[in-house]
This record gives sequence, structure tokens and C-alpha cells, in this order.
Amino acid sequence: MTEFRSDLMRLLSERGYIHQATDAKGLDALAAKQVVPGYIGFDATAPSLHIGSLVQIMMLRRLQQAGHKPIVLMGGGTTRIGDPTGRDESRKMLDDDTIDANIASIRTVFEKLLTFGDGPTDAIMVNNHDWLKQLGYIEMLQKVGTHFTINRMLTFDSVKLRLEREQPMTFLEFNYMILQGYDYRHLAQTMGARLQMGGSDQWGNIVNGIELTRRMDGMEVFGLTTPLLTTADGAKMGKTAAGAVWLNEAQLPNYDFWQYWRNVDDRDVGRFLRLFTDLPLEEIARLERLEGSAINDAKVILANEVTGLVRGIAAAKTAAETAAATFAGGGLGDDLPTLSLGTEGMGIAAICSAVGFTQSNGEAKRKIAEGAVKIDDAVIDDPSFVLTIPPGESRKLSLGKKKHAILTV
RNA sequence: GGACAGGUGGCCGAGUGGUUAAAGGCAGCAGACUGUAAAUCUGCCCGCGCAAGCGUACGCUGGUUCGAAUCCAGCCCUGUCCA
Repeated sequence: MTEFRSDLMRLLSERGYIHQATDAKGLDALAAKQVVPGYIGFDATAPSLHIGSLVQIMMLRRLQQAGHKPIVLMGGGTTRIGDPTGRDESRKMLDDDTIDANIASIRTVFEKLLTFGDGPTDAIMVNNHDWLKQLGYIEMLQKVGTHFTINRMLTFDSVKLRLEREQPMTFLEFNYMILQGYDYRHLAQTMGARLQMGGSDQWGNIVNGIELTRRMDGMEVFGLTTPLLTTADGAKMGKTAAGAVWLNEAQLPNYDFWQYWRNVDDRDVGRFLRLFTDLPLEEIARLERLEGSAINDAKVILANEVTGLVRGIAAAKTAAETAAATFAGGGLGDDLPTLSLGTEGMGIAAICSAVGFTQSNGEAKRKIAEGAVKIDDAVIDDPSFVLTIPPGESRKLSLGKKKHAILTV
């Protein structure tokens, strides 16, 4: 499978992005002879994407690296409906202003990873609301609806699962796949898109778009999916204690983002390096071979590289230094969350909650009873302890081994 | 519109008048062991309170009762079958 002729397919396959492809040979041939505009759709339900989408974003980056044109499709229109894929429940609907604000916020991350502009291989961002909103209902039924059969739609996992679980699926959601298919056809027509990529859960939707484009326009377009990214212990990627690992700094501080990568499972290191960094494959192979505690060096590199790409080199550097000081030096780093106590001091439980380590004072007290709370590495076992800090000094608060914060007056 | 089944804590799921802040599981957090890993063992896991205790909570509203997640009535929502 590795005898691809095009840079694109070689790059994608050796770095582990390809799960399924509709016509790998055909796509390879196309990519070898012309610039291929390819797109991936993203959802605009939140002001930030999380790292579950990072494979997709990186794939667009690879596309550009291989000399092709990435199109970022924001689902401003389809977000108004809600993708039923993988969902048990209907999604709440968002109003237009929220969706537009979300798209603007999400764009900032893409700008770090892709080069936008007007050139032939520059990335562009489009919003499917722009064309879907113009599509009248009757028109949609006539133009698009005739190419879909209920028989086939019912066999899609997204639909089948709901039915099997006896959970509701509204007609609105049922339409999602039609509109998503239409996106492909529209992009193929207006922008010459020839490739749609996505997570493996999008396979059905992608195939629909390909079919639709062929039926309506007789045009051949391609599809490619990435393997579903789970961590080595089987969990879906991107969820941690605090929730999702967001790409935008406003949703997740740089230090926490860096820490996520620093703490990945040993078994994930090589795979993640290939997918999420630009490091050469030989270098990755070397890092991957590290054993025992030496693999930690590879994790630090992973954290630095990914944070550098997504958040910027400076952010990665600061986070790395903070981590080094905090974990190795017993000192403090600039990047830790900081809390000012005021001259009166503050109860230890309230401090834990204020910096966000615990959800409530009660939880903080339980953690204190468990011996998890430390000030400057000394265990605090008195839940009523009030900390006052002399002017000009600071203390390190720790909850467990990983959560640290700086306390000042 | 009709018949039946159902709506419980982040999720799954027990519970059919008091001993139920609600079994069990998952997820999560912490401790031990380690390498800021995995696996394992232990503890915790609604809020406030030092505590006794208080406040909230089992779809919604009202009722019966000393006492309701549990009984009654109405409503809302979901599924299955029928029209």
C-alpha cells in the first residue's frame, strides 16, 4: 500500500492518517498531477474545537504541505440542525450570533496551522450556512432529496443506532446527512473540491456526498477517513478530568494543554508524534524506541511540538519551563495558575476551590483529609487552616501530584 | 386519537410508603506503588457546616399520609404497537 506516487498519499499513509479511502489509486493519480482542493467539515457548536478534531486539522495541514489546497468547511448551517452521528440525544439548537462567534473563535486556531490566502494552495474557510440558507425546502427536496432513498438512509449507523436503542431521532436530524452530502457537491461545483476527509465516523456522510456529486453532476470526487482516535486504554481522545481538551487558549490554559500531551499513555507516543507533529519520521522512530522512564523525554518533545503548533512556540516554552521547575526543581513556574489571597489570608479549602482544583469546599475538605493538599510540599491536614502570606512572598499550593498553583498576597 | 411500557445522581441502572442522600457498575478525584505512564490495591465521589445538623434532589404541578422516588390526580416528554 505504500507505493503511492503522490506526495500527498505517501505523507498521509506513512504518518497513519488513512483508515478508509474510496479510491486510493484514483486519488493518488489525481494528486500526482494536479493541485487537489480537499476539505473537512467542522462543527460550530462551541467556541473552540477540541483535540478530537486535531487529527482532521493536521490532515489539512498535511494536504497543504503536500502542495494542495485545504478548504475548512465550517458547519454554520448544519450546526443549526445537529449531527446525529454518535449522539444519543438530540442536540440543542444554537442561535445565529453564537454560531458566528464560535466560527470566528475557531478560526484563530486554523490560522496557526494553515496558511490562508488567495494563492492556489492557500487555505480558505467557508461556511455552509452561506449556501444552505438559500436552498428552499421544495428545491432541496427536488434537487437533493430525489437522490437519497429512505431504505439506504435507514442503514446508516447514525440512524440505526438511535432506532435500535429506541431513542428519538427527529426528522430535522434525519436531514443532516442530506445537507452534508450537498455540501460536497456544492464545494465540488464552486471550488473544484475533489477530496473530502474526515473521521471514520463520517464515512457514511462522505460517501453520500460522493454519490450525490456523481449523480447530479457526473463528477468523480474522493473520500478519505482517519482511524478513530482512541487512547491506548480505549477512551475517546480529548477527554480529561476537567472535560475536553480545547484547542483555544480561552477554553484551556497553555500549561494544561501542554500537560495533556506530557501525560499521554506510553503506547500512544509514537502514533501521536506522527499525527500531531512535523518531526521527521526517523526522529520519531528513535523517540518511539525509548523505554522505561526514558520515554518521558519523548513525551516532553511531543508536548513541546504540539503546543508549539497549536498555541505558539512561546507558549510551549513557558509551559515546558513551568513543568520542569514544578516537577523536577520543586520550584515554581510562570505558567501555573495564580491566586491572590489578600492580606487577611484565606481558608485552605476555599483556596482549593478558588483555583479550581476542587468543585466545592466539601470536596476540598475531603481531599485535605486524604492528605492530598500541600503548601510548599508540606501536607496540610487541618481543614480549618487559614493561610496568610507575608507581603512579597508566595507559596506553592499542590493538590495531588499534578495540580499546582501559586499563591500570593 | 387509543393500548401498553417508561422518565432516578455526569452516564448506565436498582429501588414500589419510613432503616433512602437513594444498591451496584462506569467515568472522575485522591492515597499507595511508579516514570507527571499503564496495571493493581485502598479511600472518596450533591451543597453548606469543625461538628451535631441543615438545605436541596428521583420529568412537572398539586394531593393523600405523622412520613412519598415509592400511593392518587392532572400535565409534559420518550418508546412500542394500533388507528
